[in-house]
Amino acid sequence: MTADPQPAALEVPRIDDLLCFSIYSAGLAFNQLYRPLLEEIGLTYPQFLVMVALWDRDGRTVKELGEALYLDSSTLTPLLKRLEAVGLLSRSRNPKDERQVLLRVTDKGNALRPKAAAVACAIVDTVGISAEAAKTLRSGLDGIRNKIHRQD
Amino acid sequence: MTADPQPAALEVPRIDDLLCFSIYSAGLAFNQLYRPLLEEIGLTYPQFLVMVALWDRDGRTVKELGEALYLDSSTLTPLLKRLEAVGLLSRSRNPKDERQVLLRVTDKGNALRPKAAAVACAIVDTVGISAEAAKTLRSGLDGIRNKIHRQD
DNA sequence: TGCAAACAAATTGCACACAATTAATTAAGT
DNA sequence: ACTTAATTAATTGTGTGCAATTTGTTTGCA
Repeated sequence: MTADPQPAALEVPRIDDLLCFSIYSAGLAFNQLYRPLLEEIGLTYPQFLVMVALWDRDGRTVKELGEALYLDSSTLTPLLKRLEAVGLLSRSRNPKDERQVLLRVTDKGNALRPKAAAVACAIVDTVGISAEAAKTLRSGLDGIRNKIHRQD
Repeated sequence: MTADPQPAALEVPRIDDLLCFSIYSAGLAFNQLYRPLLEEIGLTYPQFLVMVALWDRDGRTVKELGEALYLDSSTLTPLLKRLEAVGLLSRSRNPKDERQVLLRVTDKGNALRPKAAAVACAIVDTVGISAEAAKTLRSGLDGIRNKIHRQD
């Protein structure tokens, strides 16, 4: 119960003991799992996340979308231009405030929605985790993410 | 207790209900948290992970490193060349099997180790999660990652 | 009103990730 | 031995992420 007279030299943990690596490699794995399924409906994984966010709430600005996804315009602008180029959404300046760009899902974009739902469903099946376990994981991860972001 | 006569139309979940998004955004957050700290010792976040893996076991091949990090040579080769260019590691063909490239941490690379340990320590402090909670999260995430990879 | 500060997107430059392919080496089968 | 298959890195091309900067618009305040 006494303090170390000679504190152990500061050591780097092993890679498998780093929580950040578990998150990093699980993220890569999800990307790899989604990729072939999303390819069939013409989306990348980040594009899928953008569409999911817009299906939930249409007509957002780039800034609002970025706040939902934790991405900024330098990432979103080119991605959104690609989605516009394939006709899944429209980008137009807000007449009320020309600084903003409003994002609207097109009919073609909405037509993709059930197919995206099927992909999400297939992912859940493959990962094979219970709803409770997923919720527990999510709340732990969201807590970490929020703590990091609150500290700038 | 009867099956839905008209099953609900397949719907896309909200973005915040997707486990994959919690993992995705937590991964981005860690990257953003590490970036300024690692910048001071001249590393990116993936480069840090590579060095951590090599500090644990030196003299690995590119393939072995890739198996540890779940990355392939098309990602690792340019990254390793950058680390070699700044003198943190050496890349040399294995004389016993010229197909392989052996990775060895240089003295300069080993000199970085305590500084990297300090960064890892600072991250743990900022995230402020207990060792138990971190272990629980890790095992859940590693389980998902391993399940995905076992299914190709 | 006029003008600096604030704000929203877009642009630029760099570093991952990854599929697909290529190049070089080794292993294996006849 | 010789040819083919398998293995390991490297290369190519596309799409993110992000810091730093730029462009265009709006707000605030003297």
